[in-house]
Amino acid sequence: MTSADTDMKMKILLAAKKLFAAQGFDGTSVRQICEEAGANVALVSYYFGGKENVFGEVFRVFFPGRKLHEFEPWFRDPVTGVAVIIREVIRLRFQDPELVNVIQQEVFKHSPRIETVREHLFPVWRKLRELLQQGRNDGIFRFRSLDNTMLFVLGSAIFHKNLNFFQPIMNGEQSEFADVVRDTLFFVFNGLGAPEAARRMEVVWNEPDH
Amino acid sequence: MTSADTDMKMKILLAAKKLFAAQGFDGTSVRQICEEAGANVALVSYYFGGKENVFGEVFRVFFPGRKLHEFEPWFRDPVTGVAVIIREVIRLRFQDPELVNVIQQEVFKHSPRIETVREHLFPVWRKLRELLQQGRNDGIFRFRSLDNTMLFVLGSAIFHKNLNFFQPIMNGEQSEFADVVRDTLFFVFNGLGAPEAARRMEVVWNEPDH
DNA sequence: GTCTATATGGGGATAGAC
DNA sequence: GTCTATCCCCATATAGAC
Repeated sequence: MTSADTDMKMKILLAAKKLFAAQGFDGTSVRQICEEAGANVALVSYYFGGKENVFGEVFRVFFPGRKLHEFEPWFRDPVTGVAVIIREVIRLRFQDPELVNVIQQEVFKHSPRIETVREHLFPVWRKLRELLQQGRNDGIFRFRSLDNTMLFVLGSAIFHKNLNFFQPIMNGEQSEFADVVRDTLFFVFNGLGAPEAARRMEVVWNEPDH
Repeated sequence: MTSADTDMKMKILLAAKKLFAAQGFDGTSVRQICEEAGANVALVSYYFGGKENVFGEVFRVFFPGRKLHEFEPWFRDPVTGVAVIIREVIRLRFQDPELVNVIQQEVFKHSPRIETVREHLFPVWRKLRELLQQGRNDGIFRFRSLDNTMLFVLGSAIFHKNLNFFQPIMNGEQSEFADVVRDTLFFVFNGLGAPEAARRMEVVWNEPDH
């Protein structure tokens, strides 16, 4: 793998991610991607073997998935575990809002790409589900439906205000990463009927990183 | 407007809504829509003057927008107001999950359709924003960022488990409309730091309709 | 590894017959 | 109001020159 090879491949992937985020997979043409990347049209086939494979490769390269097991120690406690997952989701939102946009669009469609997205997201959602259930068993969280509650937590964590759509209705108040994490944890833990956990978070997350 | 006219127009709109929901606007061809509707390809141009206009018409016909002012009396109280908006969003999710899917997909894109979607949704979001702010001023809700909090509420209300995507990770436990409303109000009002309101909801929404 | 040229198909839209 | 036939464009993908 030469440097030029990697460079051009990467440029195409970055261009694809950007355009998929803005226009969707079907709304983006290979020609557009290559123009954005400064590459020749034929290179998509040469490097990836087609547009569909570019999509998969975008996830393989940019989705920070392997990290999940690294957080295993934090998952012993439901409150800490849920907090870590939420924080990491928000981190991704800040680090790569485009990728989050791509995910969001595919989640609502019945497309062949859905499996690629599932492979990357399900380990995280499954863990979140586990933690919620465990927290309920432990008497820390209070809710009726596990399914619904998972969606609430998910929905609270994943909507981001970088969204072009909401611009005209927003204040424009700029939120730092740490602020958003704190706001989200406050909302979610209170939502889960665990106000003590919500209060605890205000202190815990004043550390620099995890 | 003859009966045949209306019939075929409606069939096309229903087919378009269904397919836009499943495959997105760009992923759906006029030919597909017409096949699904049992109509001839030329009829899309004849009735609507093009695919883009079909999209706009889907919203004009199916989005239950005019009702907003009917709820004005309930908007005097922030808690009741927020509850009503959430309930109506969930009602739409149950009555027309396809339309909600179409909305979701467009929200994340930069498309010319975005304006159509905004026109229909913004009055509701603006009202929600107002109510949250008022509730905070009244000392009922507790949160730092209005922008973020609006997204939390929105995110909690709008994700639905009919989503094909989440099927494999869900229990399959069937939730009734009233159950989902109750669960959501519980989560959201607790999230807003108003546990008394959350408790109040458990009683209030045992009425049949509003 | 990169380019041009081209093959092949499907897209949206419409003219004009019925 | 509905259909067939067709136009023209743009999509993806690749063969083959460099």
